[in-house]
Amino acid sequence: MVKSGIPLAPREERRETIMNVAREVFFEHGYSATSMSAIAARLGGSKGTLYNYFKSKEELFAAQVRELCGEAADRILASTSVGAGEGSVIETLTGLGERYLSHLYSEQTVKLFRILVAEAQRSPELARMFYEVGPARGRKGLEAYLESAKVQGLIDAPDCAFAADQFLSLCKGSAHLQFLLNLIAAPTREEIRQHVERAVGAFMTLYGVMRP
Amino acid sequence: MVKSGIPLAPREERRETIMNVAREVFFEHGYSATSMSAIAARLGGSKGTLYNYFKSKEELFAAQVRELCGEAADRILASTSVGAGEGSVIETLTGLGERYLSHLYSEQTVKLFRILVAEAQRSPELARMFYEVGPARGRKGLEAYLESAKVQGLIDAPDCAFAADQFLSLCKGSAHLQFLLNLIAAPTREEIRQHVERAVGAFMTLYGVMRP
Amino acid sequence: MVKSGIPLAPREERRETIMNVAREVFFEHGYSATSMSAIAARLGGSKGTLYNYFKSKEELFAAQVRELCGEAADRILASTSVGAGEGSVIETLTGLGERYLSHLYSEQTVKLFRILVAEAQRSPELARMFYEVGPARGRKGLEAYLESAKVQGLIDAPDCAFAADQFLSLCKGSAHLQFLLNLIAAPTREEIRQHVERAVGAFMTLYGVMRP
Amino acid sequence: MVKSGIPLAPREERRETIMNVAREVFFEHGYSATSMSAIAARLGGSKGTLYNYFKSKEELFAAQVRELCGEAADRILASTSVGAGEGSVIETLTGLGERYLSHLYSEQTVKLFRILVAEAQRSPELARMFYEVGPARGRKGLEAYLESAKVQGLIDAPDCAFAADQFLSLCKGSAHLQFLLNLIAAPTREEIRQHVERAVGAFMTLYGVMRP
DNA sequence: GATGAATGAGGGTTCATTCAT
DNA sequence: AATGAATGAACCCTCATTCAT
Repeated sequence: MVKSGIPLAPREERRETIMNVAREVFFEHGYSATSMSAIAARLGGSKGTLYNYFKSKEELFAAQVRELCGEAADRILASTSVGAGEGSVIETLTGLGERYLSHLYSEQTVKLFRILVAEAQRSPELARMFYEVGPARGRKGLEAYLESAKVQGLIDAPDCAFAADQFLSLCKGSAHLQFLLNLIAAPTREEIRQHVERAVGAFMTLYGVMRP
Repeated sequence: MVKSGIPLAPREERRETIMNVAREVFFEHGYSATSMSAIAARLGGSKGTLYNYFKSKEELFAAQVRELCGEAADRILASTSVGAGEGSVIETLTGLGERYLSHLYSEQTVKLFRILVAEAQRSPELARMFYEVGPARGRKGLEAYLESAKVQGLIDAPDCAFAADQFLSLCKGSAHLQFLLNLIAAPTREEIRQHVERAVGAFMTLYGVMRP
Repeated sequence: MVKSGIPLAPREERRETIMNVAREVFFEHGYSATSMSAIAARLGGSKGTLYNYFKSKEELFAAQVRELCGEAADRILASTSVGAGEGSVIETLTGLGERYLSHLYSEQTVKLFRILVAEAQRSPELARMFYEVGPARGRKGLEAYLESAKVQGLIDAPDCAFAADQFLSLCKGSAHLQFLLNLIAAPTREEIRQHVERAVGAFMTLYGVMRP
Repeated sequence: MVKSGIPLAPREERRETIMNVAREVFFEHGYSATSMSAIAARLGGSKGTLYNYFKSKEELFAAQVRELCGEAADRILASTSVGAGEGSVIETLTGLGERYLSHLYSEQTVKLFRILVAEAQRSPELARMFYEVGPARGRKGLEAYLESAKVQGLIDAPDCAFAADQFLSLCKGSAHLQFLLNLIAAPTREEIRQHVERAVGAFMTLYGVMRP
């Protein structure tokens, strides 16, 4: 993410501008209700120009997904590599859970997600791509972490993939549905903290190792 | 659902037919991918006729949601009223979980849900109506049941609302996301059974009462 | 071909009008250089209307091919069914050859053919359709006739398919290439007659039965 | 074909490169299906460069035809000068026929021909140039050969021009139409051989001299 | 009330061409 | 001389909607 002072190559800069403008419009109107004309108009350029940078509307949107979700998964998984001592498992999971929910409850994420759900019937390829670069990577990362924690004797889970799934489900909870449906505002930092705390608590009850 | 013997006025009858045909098409293709032409074609009538009954595509769809949201969640909650003995809690939760997932993984449900999510930004009223009549009622019903089980000493949960939430989250798991995104087929009856079994197991580990 | 006084259903009439207008434009500019807009403009209607009658540009053109070539093959083959006595073979082939060349040297035919050749690379389906409804049917019809003449002992050809091919090739000659390339005008009726006479002569030399 | 050691002026050299690349692309996709972008891409240069050398797509193509039509038909006529004994006529015609069909069924030839036919309406000059340098010369060469064979008493043809025409028509047959329409692949060497054999057979039946 | 032909704006996309660098 | 980003008109096609019958 070179965005600071460093001047981008003009081409990269233009591409970045298009991405941003397109994101705005996509998020305002959804995927199919957004026309390339609309994007070009807001950009102040011609439709042809868009096609010089992205070979189709779908690819332009796919780039958004990649940009928004690819990094998110990395960020969320940060610091799941090392980890020693049970306390460390709790801390790791807590940190991960908080980053996960912060991401889930961001406006950008939910808007993107709505669009993907809306288009899932028509173009599952987009949905698949999103799933692979986002949720799937996240879940696999967590699974790997749990596996290593298990080897170290920090937790006792027969099926780490399933345990990872359970942890994420517990974190997500049902409030997310209401947020997705635009019925409630995003929870505060503190609410997130509390919710994650309870999820981690439940998880440790299920899989924590008893100390003699 | 007035459909029995009572003869509808011809106009009402025709309207009903249109509603049914339109529902089919909406569920097959989603909202924006459904064209009035397609509905008219399946109806065997002309587009002009549609516009005699519904003044726009949007109104036709709104009528669908109004009709469909008037039904649902009672089925899932069936038999959460009584319940005696711990075994019975397990059975009750198992039955409820299986009905819940069967509902969640039906084509009708996911299609309606996709459309609602898609339109959530534009028309949150529809989403709210759906949420109140569906998910909210379900969660409250389960909470009430857990509360009564707690009173009977069958479970030990400090916060039944939260516990209800956790149970439903554990049931749902992450597979539902993939289904929602049209990436996987609905799980079989047996897969649902197994998943619910594990969710109930986890729940009982968290909140079950130890027998001496 | 109801075209005489009998009034067509309005829909059929409109369709006929579109066909005629489209034919004009196709013949003027070729297939790909003809736009649906241009046809609609000359028609005095809207593009949408065209698509109410023909589901694509390709189909509109295909209809032209079917109309222009389907009948031609029938006309050319007329009177190849019966045939008794050697003299009759000569007469039959002569008639057929003259009708064949008249068709080949008509402006409509050559224009259509030029378009088909031009588009052969891009859309061989059109070319195939043309070939099936036109040349292929003609050749098969002639083959069938020769077969029957052979059975009656009127000619002596080991391979009637090949003989049919040869007869048509001899009729066509190389002048057709020049006509196709727009280098010469169409031959007159008399020139055609002479050319066919020579072709029939050659054919009878090759396959005629010697009378004792 | 100045290509040998002689160093071209850099500008000429570049022009030559563009010509070659463009020819490739034109022959692959036809005239209108070829875009300047495609040529520039294959060239590894920019579209702007193309326009520095040729002021339009049309001019670039015209240059191709001019260059290509300056070559061809001599090959086919090779060895029609001498010839003694009837066997020799058969051999000569067989060789000529095979070379003729090999040429006719080459990808290069058919692609150029398709383009010329397509453009015949618009620019008959190109077509004329092609015809004079190609088919016309071929036919005249064969006529001259037949004339000399007639003088030597090797064949007995009242009209050698017409006989030449017939021979070429018999060679071409109707398969060529299908090839032109892109409906069949080019015949193999062996198929060509057989077809020519039959054409020569027919020709000798028509014009061969009976030996006592 | 039902029809279905007609509309025309708009969809995504392509491409020959231009022009500042 | 070479570039390649930008253009904008034109492409085929779709569709919600209207209206005369």
